[in-house]
Amino acid sequence: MVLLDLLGRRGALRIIWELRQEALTFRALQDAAELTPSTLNTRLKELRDARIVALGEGGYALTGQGHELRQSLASLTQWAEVWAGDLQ
Amino acid sequence: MVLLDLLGRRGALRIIWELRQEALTFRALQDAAELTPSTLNTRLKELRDARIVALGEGGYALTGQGHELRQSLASLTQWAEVWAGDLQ
DNA sequence: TAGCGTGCTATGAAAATAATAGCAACCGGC
DNA sequence: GCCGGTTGCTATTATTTTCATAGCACGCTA
Repeated sequence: MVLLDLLGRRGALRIIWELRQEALTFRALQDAAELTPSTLNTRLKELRDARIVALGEGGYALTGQGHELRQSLASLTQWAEVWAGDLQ
Repeated sequence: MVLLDLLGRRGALRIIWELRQEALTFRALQDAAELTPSTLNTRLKELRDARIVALGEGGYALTGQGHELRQSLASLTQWAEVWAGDLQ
């Protein structure tokens, strides 16, 4: 599972999550995902190589594939809400 | 997204993935997830606190919630196969 | 009692990440 | 022209995480 290794790096899932609605600039994404610029940059390189994220006009955004991935995560985040509640 | 932070640590997603079918002993899980014992142990502590994984008779296994989470990941891994093919 | 498998800890080295400052390029206004 | 602001991003040092490896304590079973 190559994807699980890619997403199992600090911030990767979070970045995709933060880009779910709109494109964000490097700095905005850094604030949103709570990452240091160097970490964010290496993570972005990996996600760009994987064709999940791309740098466009308004900043960084999910690609077509990225949005598909994000939708695959929808049921997970939905589950997460129930889970977080149950955990107290 | 607390869950995304939890799953965004090295090996967390992989552990859940490896436990999808059957319970695994500490050592078997270590081999499967390609983790060092200390890392595996800290990750297991986190996942046990989160009630996603539990230590039972046959070794470590997903809890009820853990299986729900794993099912939420199903569409993701399904997507991952297409994605891995497209990436060449 | 001697071996084997279990979960797990300890130690030192290597790698990843954090925290922070700052560079170079671009832009709009003046 | 040039000043201030924003952009993506790099550099540097300290801290944290992870790796690699050895080994301990316990419960079996023969």
